Amino acid sequence: MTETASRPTLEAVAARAGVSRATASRVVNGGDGVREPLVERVRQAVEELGYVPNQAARSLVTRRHDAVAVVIAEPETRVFADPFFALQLRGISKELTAHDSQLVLLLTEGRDDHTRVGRYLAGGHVDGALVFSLHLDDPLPGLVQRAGLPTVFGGRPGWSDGTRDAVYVDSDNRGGAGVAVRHLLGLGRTRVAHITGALDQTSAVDRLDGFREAAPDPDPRLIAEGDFTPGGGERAMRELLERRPDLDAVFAANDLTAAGALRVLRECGRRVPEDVAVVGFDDMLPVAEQTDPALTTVRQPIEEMGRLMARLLVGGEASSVVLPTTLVRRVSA
Amino acid sequence: MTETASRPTLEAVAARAGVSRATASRVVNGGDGVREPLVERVRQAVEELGYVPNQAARSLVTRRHDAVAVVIAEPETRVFADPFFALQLRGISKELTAHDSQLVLLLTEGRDDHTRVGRYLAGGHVDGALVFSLHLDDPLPGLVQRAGLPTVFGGRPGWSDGTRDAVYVDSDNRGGAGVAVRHLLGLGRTRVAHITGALDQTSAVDRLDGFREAAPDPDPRLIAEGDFTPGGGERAMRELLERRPDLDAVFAANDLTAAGALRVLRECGRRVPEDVAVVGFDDMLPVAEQTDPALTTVRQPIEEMGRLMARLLVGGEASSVVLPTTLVRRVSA
DNA sequence: GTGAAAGCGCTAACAC
DNA sequence: GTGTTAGCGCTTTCAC
Repeated sequence: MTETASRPTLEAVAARAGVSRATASRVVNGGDGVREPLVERVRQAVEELGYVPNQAARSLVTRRHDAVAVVIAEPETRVFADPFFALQLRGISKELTAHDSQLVLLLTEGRDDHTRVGRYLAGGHVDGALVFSLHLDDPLPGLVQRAGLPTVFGGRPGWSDGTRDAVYVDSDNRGGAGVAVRHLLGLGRTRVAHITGALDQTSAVDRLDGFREAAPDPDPRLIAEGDFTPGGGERAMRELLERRPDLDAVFAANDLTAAGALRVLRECGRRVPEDVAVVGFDDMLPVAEQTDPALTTVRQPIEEMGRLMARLLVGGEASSVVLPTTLVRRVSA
Repeated sequence: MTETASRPTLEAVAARAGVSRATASRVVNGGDGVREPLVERVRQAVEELGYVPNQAARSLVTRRHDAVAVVIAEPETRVFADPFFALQLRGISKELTAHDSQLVLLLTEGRDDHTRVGRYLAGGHVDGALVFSLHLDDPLPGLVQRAGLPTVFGGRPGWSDGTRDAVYVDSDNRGGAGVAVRHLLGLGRTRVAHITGALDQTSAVDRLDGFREAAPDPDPRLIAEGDFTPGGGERAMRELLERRPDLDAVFAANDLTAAGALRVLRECGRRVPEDVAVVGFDDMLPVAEQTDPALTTVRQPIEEMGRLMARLLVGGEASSVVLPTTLVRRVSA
């Protein structure tokens, strides 16, 4: 990378305005307690020189960075394919912007990335971290803890290193799954199947637990493992149809999974919801409304969760939050 | 945000190892020219104290940051809905990782964000910037130029501020469009329509130019404006069918647009490719292979473009690159 | 090879 | 109110 042209310092601004560095600094930082004419002269000097404060120097003394890291423990492909992240990020982004804080997105793809990300977090670039989509045994919680960074997790972290008194924002996955199953029961279905999410994530495990608790038929053949993607939903649906061709309802761990399941059901000539009723989880509009038929799903307030995470972080809150879910009825069940 | 626990300094490491700060610094930075026993002692002290260098202090003197900003001038929603960004980011990410540089993603949603992002870029957090998805009149090029940051653009920037001798990586949009149209002509089609991308982006304009140059029928009613999204593709396709019901081929500005167009064609009972042949642009596998029928499209090497951008930036190259495109035949044309 | 010392650009006491 | 001064934690000459 070619050398960055050396930029004017506060010293230069002060000289040009005929004041001390301290006064120049005061003006740059709001100008309280500086007399108007001086403020004006400094402002002008800043303008003329195109001065921008050097953040490294500033952070060195203030220990603040006005930046928050969002760490997503997924390969880019999944992050960008799943509107879930988009929505959550949008919530975070809005809240941080309101606090004049910069969002810095860090993606970790492989093991090597962890040390790099760890270095970045510990290196004093950000004031805190929002960590998402943890998998079991993820080294990330340990990393941020060692970095000594205030952290809020998106979703209840598993009991890996350093998450004992972690602050997190989650939705009521277990309860939501129960609502979904009971809705299907209320429709008169008795052979309710479940396609799980990636079972190395607590959200998937919690939904599975909620399903088991409410399901009428404990036959393990009614449970197939998915991975929160449409492809995983397709595979799992095929498995289920093979193992229990008599199933009359499916609760999918998320909307993307449900979309995949719907495709397979149609392909196999099963009518939805007449033959098989389907319920998803998330209520991601771009997905749930576009499926054919439109998806009945358990809504979790995704954007709100993101916003809340950011608020807890910048507010220095110390307690986790679990948000309620609601059933959104459309056509599929 | 709660106060970050104060972390050990190089001073502490030096004291514990019984050496000077200078020697400790040398070891931390590779250890050249320090005798083995000392290296070992310092390494151990680092380990025991859990020392991590303070990047702000380091940058202050070295003026390096080992971080590169990726700026995307789109609202999060689009960024995350479009696999195009995902692929490009993956290429960038791989290349930067190889150079031990951290990727910092900055999203700009509204006008206000521009000043915040500008401050971040000018504030000395990163060694360079990769800027994407520029719109005409975008203030971003001006911002990065004023920030004095080495920059590589993704896609040819429009002639707004400060892009005169910009370095960019683009694919041969114009040529690719020509190939698409000539392929359709080769299939015997004579009434070829075009759904454009967002015309405030050069990629869309260039593809439109390529289309015009090669199209057999210059009727303006055969051109409808889209916006690179499936929804835009649907709207444009409806328009086209209404204006020129006799059309027998469509060249869509990207695969997402083509997907929307295909949906409308099916809905209107036109068979693809028998009645209407369709060609897309991008060759994004998750889209092109999933459409029904599978999409014939102009392939651009998206991930490779990302990788190349990163390489040009860290390598300090001064010249732009335009990559060739190729036609990928599937079923739709 | 190793240490002492200067200084990166800035803020925050503390004097005046 | 404004200026003077002392660092923030680090790298990097420059002596030794």
